[in-house]
Order: sequence, then C-alpha cells, then structure tokens
Amino acid sequence: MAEPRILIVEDEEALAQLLQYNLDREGYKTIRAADGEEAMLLADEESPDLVILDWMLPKLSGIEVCRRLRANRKTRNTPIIILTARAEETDRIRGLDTGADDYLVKPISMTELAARVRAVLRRVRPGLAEDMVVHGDITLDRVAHRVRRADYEIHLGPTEFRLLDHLMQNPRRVFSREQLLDSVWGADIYVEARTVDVHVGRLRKALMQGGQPDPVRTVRSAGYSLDLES
Amino acid sequence: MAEPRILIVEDEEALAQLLQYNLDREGYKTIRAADGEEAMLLADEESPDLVILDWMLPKLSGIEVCRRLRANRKTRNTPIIILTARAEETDRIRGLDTGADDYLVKPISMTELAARVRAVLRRVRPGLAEDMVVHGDITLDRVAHRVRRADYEIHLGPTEFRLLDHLMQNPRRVFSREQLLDSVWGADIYVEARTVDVHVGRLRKALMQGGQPDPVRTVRSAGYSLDLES
DNA sequence: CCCCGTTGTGACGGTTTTCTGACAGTTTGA
DNA sequence: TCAAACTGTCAGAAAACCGTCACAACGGGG
Repeated sequence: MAEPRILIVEDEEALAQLLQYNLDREGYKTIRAADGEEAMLLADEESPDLVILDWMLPKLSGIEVCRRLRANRKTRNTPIIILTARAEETDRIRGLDTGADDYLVKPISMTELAARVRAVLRRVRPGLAEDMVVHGDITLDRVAHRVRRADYEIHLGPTEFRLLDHLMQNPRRVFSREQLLDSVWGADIYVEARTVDVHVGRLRKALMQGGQPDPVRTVRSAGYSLDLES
Repeated sequence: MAEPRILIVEDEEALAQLLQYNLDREGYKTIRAADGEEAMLLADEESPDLVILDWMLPKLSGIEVCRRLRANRKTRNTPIIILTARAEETDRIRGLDTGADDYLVKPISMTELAARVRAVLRRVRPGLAEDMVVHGDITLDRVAHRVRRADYEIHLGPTEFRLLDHLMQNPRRVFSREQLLDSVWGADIYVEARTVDVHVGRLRKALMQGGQPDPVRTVRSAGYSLDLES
C-alpha cells in the first residue's frame, strides 16, 4: 500500500488509457472512472490519494464533481488536478476556487503531468516522494528498506515497516485505527480494528530496543500518532 | 488565527508594489524581498505562510532560492508560487520538481493570482484555519489531539478534550449545562446535568497546572464560558 | 447576617479502552 | 520441503476514564 493511488476521471477512452499507462509506469496505482457518477462512487470507496478530473464529463460536470468531493468529509482533503480543454481564465479561476489544487490544459504533456502529480502529492503527503524520512532520532530508508534509531539498526516486519512509514509521513498527527487500516493494510482488505493495537505494540517493542523512549503516542478513543518528546 | 503572511520576492519595483497592493487588499500581510539573499534571510526570520518567487533574480536565481528553501528544515513545507516570464515547458517542470507548488506566467492577472494564493493556502493551512484553535495562551490542536498552555503540555481525557474544544469555538460565550450536554456528550445520550460540573472541574485542574489563572468562568445559574482575563 | 439554591470537589464503583502474551494458520526463502 | 518469519485473533490483565453522589463551600437576596 505504499504507492499512491490515483483516480482518473475521464470519458475519452484513448486519453484515459494514455494517462493510466504513463502513471502506472511512474509507480502509481490507477483507478478509472468514465463519468461523474462513477467518479463519486469510486472516490468514496477507494479513497484515492489524488484525483485527476476532466472538466467536461457526461452525467456530472467536472465542477460539480469537484464541489461534491469537497463537500464530502471523507474526500475533503484529497487533492484534485483538473484537465481542461478550454483555457479561459474565468474557468481556471472557477476551478481553483471550487477547491481544485492544480489544472492542466489539453493537449497534455505527460512529462508535465508527472511533475504536477509529484508536486501535489509532495504537498499533501510530505515525504512520500522522498527516499528517506527522518523524525527525531528515527530514520526510515525506503530504498534500502531499513530503519535505524540512534545508532541501533532496527528490524521490522513488512507490516510494521509500512505502519511506521505511514506514521512518519505526518508526525504528531493522530490516525484512527480505521484510517491506519485503510492506508497501511488497504481499503479493500478487512481485518479486525484491534489488530492495529497488536502491530503498534510490536512496533513499539522494536523501536524501544536500547532503552529509547516510546515514540508512539496513544490517544485514547482516537488512535495513535508518532511523536517524540512529550 | 492571524492573517496569512506572504513573502514577495521580486526585483522589479513596479510589479512588487502591484502585488503588495493587491494582496494587502485581499487581507494578507505582505513582506518584500528585492533579491535572493534577502529572500532567504526574511524567509528564515519571518517564516511566512507562502512565498511568491520571481524566477529571475539578482544575486540568487529563483531556482536556487527554491532549492534552498526546500533544504532548510524550517521552510521545507512553506508553499512557493513561482512567477516566470518564460513559458517553456522544461522550465515549468524544473520549477515544480524543485519543490514549487504552483507557477504563474507573466504578465500576471491579479484575479488569477488571488485564486492561486487562496487555493495553495487552503491546501497547506488546514492546520491553522480549522484544525487549530487558539485563545489567549491556550492552544488546541485537533489533528495532533494536543492541548498546550503557555509552554505546558496539557493532557486531557476525551471528554475534557471535546469540552474544551467546544468552549473554544465560541470564547466568552456562556453555555448552559444542557447545551454542553447536547453538543459535547451528544443529543441522544442522557447523563446528569451535574456531570458537567465535574468535568469542568477536571478541565480547570488540568488547565491550571503551573499556576495559570482559571480560564473557565462560572456564570451563576446560567452555565460556563471560556474566558481569560476578567 | 442568615438562608437556600447553586457550585466545587474528593471519593468510588463500574465501564470502556488499551496492552500484551499466546496461539494457530500462512507465507517466505533457502 | 522445511524451518523461520510473519500475520490476525483472542482473552485476560492493566490502565484510563466516566458518571454519580455526598458534603463542603459559596454567594446573593431578604
């Protein structure tokens, strides 16, 4: 579940496939919706990390999809990149004010699209694009798949690794068990919410080798967060 | 929270003043730097919420400023909007990959600039706009689930946390016990009205660690309100 | 100044939430 | 193919929290 999931909302078959092909190659997981209604459905079910949205769509217009995504609590903070054929300024402004994060004018350059996607994702999930994440004395290396803490080499199982990775992307932020299940385990797979506790426990034990303080904070009836100091 | 501060990095006097004038009118506080070195200095000192950066600058080029801002821990997450005269795609990509969040091609439309600024700030600052509440020396962070008062970290149980959260949304306003029960406990669940007293008491005790004055005002036969000073 | 409705607070039993060790099934890699 | 590593679930223990009560303290009107 490490790679970001991107929802592509585009009715033109050819363009959609082009987008999917290129984004797949960049290491993203792509989902496709052919019209506005399907988009809303998938956005809710899959909770993607980014939505690429055509401005002209059958059934629901892009602007409407945009507005609804912003209105829905679950998708409120999901970034949106708009694809538009019309380059008029008024349209562009309207898009940004509806809550879109960026837009691209057709015809689209794939290199530029990739750059925009990286920029937007970096903003929303800082550390995602980077190979290393550091928080306090904890270092996580995505490439080497290694974790160190203050001169200790820490061995983590796959799940604990992804869990720590996710927590480190937004340090100090509290994630509910459900959120963690969604983003660490995956939105589709079902496991007991209590399972998170167990893995947090294992993560703690691993990270506390050598008498280091507990880096995970439990927030009663809310979830967990990565947080050194106290 | 106070109005967002914007650092404008632009060597052309005329354009700089135009930008300042318009952004001031939109309710932002603006700071001005005339070259790259001054920009780095001010960015570090003032830690603005957003940087508007000309691509062509004396002393330090825009791309260099951009890179350095991203390298500095303090300014790493500060959003950057780039102003460029050249519209070549390669340049645009380079800007975004260096860590810029958006760019505008000169000549600049002020309406569009305002829209971009709004869009970028909304993305980056949900933390200050709605996820954090401040009243006097008390700070409540909904995302990190933390409460601080004048350098003291305050631990609150779930109920006290929600209670304080609610009181802070309308400081100085008096809430009756029934209102508090409705909005903090929930309209459906029934508990004794006096229970509010107990939790207010616990909240007070927690908030007064370190000899701080009592921030909760009791209004006889009416209710409670959050109110520093008196 | 006294009375009485109102509020503050320590104590306490009960409940909810979290922690943790154990365990059985599954995957992985040599 | 087999052992080691990993995973999810569960149940009991521990911890944190909750609501209620009893009584003390308070404060304003009479």
